[in-house]
Amino acid sequence: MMGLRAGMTRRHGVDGRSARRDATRQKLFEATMALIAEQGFSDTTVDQIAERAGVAKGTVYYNFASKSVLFEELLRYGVGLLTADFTAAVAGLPPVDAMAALVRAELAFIQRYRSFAQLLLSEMWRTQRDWQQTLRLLREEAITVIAETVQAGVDSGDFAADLDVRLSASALFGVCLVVALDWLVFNPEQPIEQVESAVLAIVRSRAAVNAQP
Amino acid sequence: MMGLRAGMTRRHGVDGRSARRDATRQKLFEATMALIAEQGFSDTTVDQIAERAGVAKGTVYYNFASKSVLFEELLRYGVGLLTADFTAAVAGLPPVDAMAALVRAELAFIQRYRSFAQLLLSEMWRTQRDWQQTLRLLREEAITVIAETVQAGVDSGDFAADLDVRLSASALFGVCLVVALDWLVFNPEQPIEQVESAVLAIVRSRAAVNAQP
DNA sequence: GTATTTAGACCGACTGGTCAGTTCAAATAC
DNA sequence: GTATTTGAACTGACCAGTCGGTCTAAATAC
Repeated sequence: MMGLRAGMTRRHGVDGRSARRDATRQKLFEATMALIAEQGFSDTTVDQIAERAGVAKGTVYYNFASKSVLFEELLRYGVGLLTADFTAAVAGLPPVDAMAALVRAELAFIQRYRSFAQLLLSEMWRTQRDWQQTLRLLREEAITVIAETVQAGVDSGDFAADLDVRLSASALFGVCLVVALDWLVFNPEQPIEQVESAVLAIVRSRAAVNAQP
Repeated sequence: MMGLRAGMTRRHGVDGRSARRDATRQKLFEATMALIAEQGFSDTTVDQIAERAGVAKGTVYYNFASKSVLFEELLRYGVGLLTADFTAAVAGLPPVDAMAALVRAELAFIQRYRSFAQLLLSEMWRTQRDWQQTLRLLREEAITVIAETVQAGVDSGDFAADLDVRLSASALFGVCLVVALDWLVFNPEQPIEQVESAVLAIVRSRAAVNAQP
């Protein structure tokens, strides 16, 4: 089935996947993301996914072993995008600026991939799912980038030394998710700057207060 | 809790419900809450609900018109408890103390009814569900209590005048949900006081900073 | 007091429909 | 000429909702 060997020609990707196939997978990711955010995993049928992606049902199963494998790969894909954004955002910045950059990056990501953010929040604390383990690992991955920034701030003295780094990092991650979704779902007309500065105000004031012994 | 109504002269309550039936409904609420939090609405079967509640499937349909009606009434029931807690918590307190009381009340509620909190968060931003409208209204109800407290603080000069009351209220509501679930799911051994003070630190510092022009 | 009635409450086997997953021959890109 | 996509048919499991039947206890009759 996965017939191509790596390094055959330039047309094919490292996994032996053609650009054409990658495009199909991309379409399937987008469609799945949107549908699952709207309806949840179980209420989303493979027929719907195929239809929204503009692809035949057989194609879904040509590209993914099963519905839940499709979802698991989607999780990897989405969180991969997010951590890439995070890493790029903080590159070379001092802690305080990096913090603001992280918030900006997360809000921007959520605005761009709102469906994904929505499904992340829905599944985040769910237990007893087959992909639960995957999601937990991926979450760690994203939060680790934030935690490293917080840690750097603590080390440099910009943040309070007694700060619970892990708790702060995951709180920041979660707060952005909640506030951003609230904004997009209930107050879409509100400008992003307002939301951004609101979140930053919380983070900044906290850091400032904590930093002054 | 949804106790029996006072003033039962005959063997039946005012709307024709017996104590026996109320007990059954209560069991069904608890079972549904737990199962939906674990698995989500669609993956929870009526058979499972009946089994966990220790009743027959027919009983579910005797007490509720349908699965989604059961869920909708569960939402009302749960949010009712929450808003009651909120209202009781703030009664007679000045704004700053009321704020702390609200956080305490929300955390305590989530600890007690973790399953409900979990399902609230999962369904909060979901669109295209038949109970979507109900959930949105109930959410407003709970947040309004918070918003009134924030407003009182603004009026009394304890909080900054330019504070976005609605946004702050829903942010506070969401932040408690996220932080509390993170705590219960990922760090259950962490003491509640630590979580409580972390949330309060954010809120308090923010108010303090904003209150000093 | 005991028997009978009554209706609310509950039971659980059954039905009808839905959907994930499979398969494949034919068509179309590359 | 191979990789990929198509579309449709099929199946087997699963599940919401139904319905005739049973149970329970209060109320009334005897």
